[in-house]
Amino acid sequence: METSATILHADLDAFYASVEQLLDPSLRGKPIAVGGGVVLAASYEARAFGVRGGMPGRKARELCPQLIFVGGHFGDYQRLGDAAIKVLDDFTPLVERISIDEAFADVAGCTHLFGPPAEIAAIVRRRVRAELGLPISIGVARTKHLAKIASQVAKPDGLVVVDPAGELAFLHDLPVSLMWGVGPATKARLAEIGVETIGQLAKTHSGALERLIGPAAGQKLAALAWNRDPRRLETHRRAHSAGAQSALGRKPAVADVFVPTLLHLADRVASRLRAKDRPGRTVTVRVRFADLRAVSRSITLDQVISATAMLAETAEELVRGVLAAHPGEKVISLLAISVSHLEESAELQLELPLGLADEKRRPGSKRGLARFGADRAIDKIRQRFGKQAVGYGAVALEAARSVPDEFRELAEKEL
DNA sequence: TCTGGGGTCCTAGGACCC
DNA sequence: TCTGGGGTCCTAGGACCC
Repeated sequence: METSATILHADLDAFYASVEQLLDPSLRGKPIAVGGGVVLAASYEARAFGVRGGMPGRKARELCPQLIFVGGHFGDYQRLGDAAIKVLDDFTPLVERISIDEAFADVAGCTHLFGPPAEIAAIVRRRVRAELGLPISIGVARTKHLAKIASQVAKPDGLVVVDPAGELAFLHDLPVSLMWGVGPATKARLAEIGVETIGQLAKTHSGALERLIGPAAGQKLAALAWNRDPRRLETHRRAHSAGAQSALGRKPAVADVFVPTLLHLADRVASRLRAKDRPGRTVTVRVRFADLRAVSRSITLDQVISATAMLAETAEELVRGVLAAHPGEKVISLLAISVSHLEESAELQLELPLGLADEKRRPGSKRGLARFGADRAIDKIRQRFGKQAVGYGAVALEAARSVPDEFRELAEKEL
């Protein structure tokens, strides 16, 4: 077990909002929200009014009438997020990126070059501010969990170092909601038995805890409350599933609506799977009704798929099954497709067997291979001329109305 | 009068096998 | 006729994270 605090958790503050304030100085010091229908990020000035990410735009405006809605510089989000992570890369190769604006780094192996972890963290913060113009908070501790909590405590624009001798003293006064894995539901359950701080959680009988929130979560939280976090940094994480979804507002639950939408979603998912040679076996769809209740259906196939038409048809059958099981639901508000059980990255030869696999599912038909060829042709055109060069007709128009693809891509994980 | 979009992990029951 | 147990896979749903 390490005895010194060498793990950094670096987290850019109010990232999208900070980028917008960087690009347009007239926005600095003002309450701004990135997004429109939904708040994707709020500046600290806006948060002072109670505006939060994920909040409907209308509610945000009610809370803060002078709120300024901005956004859309997706390329800059990606560029600046990458640049911030690169600063960490200058110190150590042990960097685990969590999202566009957040990463862990273990500096145990480079303190002889750059000084103690706290000093490295201070340099990183100075460089990100000087070179990129962005505020970033950093937590330094002996474990990932504690480093992450420390960075949350450090916000905005701060640095918190947790000395190994003072870990539990630091941890136990904090609210349980700061812990990894405690969301609204768990927080409410813990409150039922009077547990509001991490210290109270640590002293809760393990049996009672496991009965309350389940064995896995109970054991995990108990361990974290005593700062026993066995997780190592994972520098090369790959996704285990790939999906796409689209909110529809309120649309009638008819084929004219769900068929073209599913084709568009299947196209997004399948082209990613093909690009990384990671076809998958399990297809899951989600249908959300007017009252926001969601139902899912999945099927695990004998063969992997990555062909757009095949995925679209499979999803269509699943959605028809959902609607048949809920004949009272006449309105849908969201459709989603996800593919899991992904194959490990395959060799080049996969190209032909993949087409043959399609053919195998539909004996006596040439559609499998023909469609496989069409997918490849579309992939190549997009590679050369951009994603918008070729699409699925009317569906492309419909897609333009929802969240821009550039924003979706910011959230995609490496397949 | 629009509640987004990308993921991970856990649970519980049933099917099936040994 | 009833009595037993363990493991794996699949499916549906829920909670959580960024």
